[in-house]
Amino acid sequence: MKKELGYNTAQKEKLIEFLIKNKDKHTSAQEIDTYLRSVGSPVGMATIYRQLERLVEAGTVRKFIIDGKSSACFQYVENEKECREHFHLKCLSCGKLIHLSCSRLMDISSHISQNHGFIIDPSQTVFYGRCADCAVSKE
Amino acid sequence: MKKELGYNTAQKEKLIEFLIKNKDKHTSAQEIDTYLRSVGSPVGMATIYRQLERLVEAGTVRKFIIDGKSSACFQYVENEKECREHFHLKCLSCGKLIHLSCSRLMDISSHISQNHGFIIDPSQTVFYGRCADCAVSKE
DNA sequence: TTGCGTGCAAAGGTTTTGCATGGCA
DNA sequence: TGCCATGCAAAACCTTTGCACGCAA
Repeated sequence: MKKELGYNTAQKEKLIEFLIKNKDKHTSAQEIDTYLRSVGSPVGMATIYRQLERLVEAGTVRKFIIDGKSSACFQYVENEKECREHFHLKCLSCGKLIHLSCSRLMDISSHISQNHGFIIDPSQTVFYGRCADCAVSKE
Repeated sequence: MKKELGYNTAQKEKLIEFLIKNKDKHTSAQEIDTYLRSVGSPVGMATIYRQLERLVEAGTVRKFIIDGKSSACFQYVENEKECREHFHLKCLSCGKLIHLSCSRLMDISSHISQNHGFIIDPSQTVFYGRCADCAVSKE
């Protein structure tokens, strides 16, 4: 766990515990609710959203909005600092999050910065598409 | 205009007219509604969504889901192929959305595809960062 | 005339907000 | 004790759907 903000409550603890356990995939507020309910520690949706909101703001959790999904997805971020130095690819099929450190991407970054005057923030940018596995099994 | 599907109705005509006029930017269903209403040719939201849906399906219009936006954005596609190579930059400070067609960006796509086995979907991908104006005034 | 397209209203689902209560520090 | 966090319910949003009517072809 990282930055400790606010109070430590049982609800918050359970929520973060779940997010960490599922850090390899994204989950919706609904799924979180279902899980917490299933383990006998139900947390109100309002609280779930409020906690997620602050976690996202703190950089502890990442929020994804994906076409085809009616709801947002959340995913725990292990090492925030490290994640500032590379880009992310997110598979729209399986939800896998790939961390990609590639010099070519950094080149593009500086190219856009120099030729288009736009400074890309890698920590906020996500490339959406299909990973190798899902590209094969097509859709 | 391209593929002609279904009936030609006044509503459909107005809607497409607006989309074409604003092909350089994204618009939400809400904005379309507001515009049509302002010019005295109101079209029900249901119809707007239904028309957009089929236009998207026909490839005439592109749908974008952007993080931070709760609603979808739509944009008329002049040349479908061209738009495959068209990425978006969104300024985190002022919210400006920049449409960038740059050969260097095409390169990234193919590079990532070839070397990392990941197929990027430009219609879902948005680069976040700071535009020239905001980078200067360093928010 | 035949159905497709439209509008209205209602339904659906997700996320946010107001307010009183309860718990952390 | 003083706030902050939670829960519940209601509200706010965005989008979809059902149904009857009107218009395009």
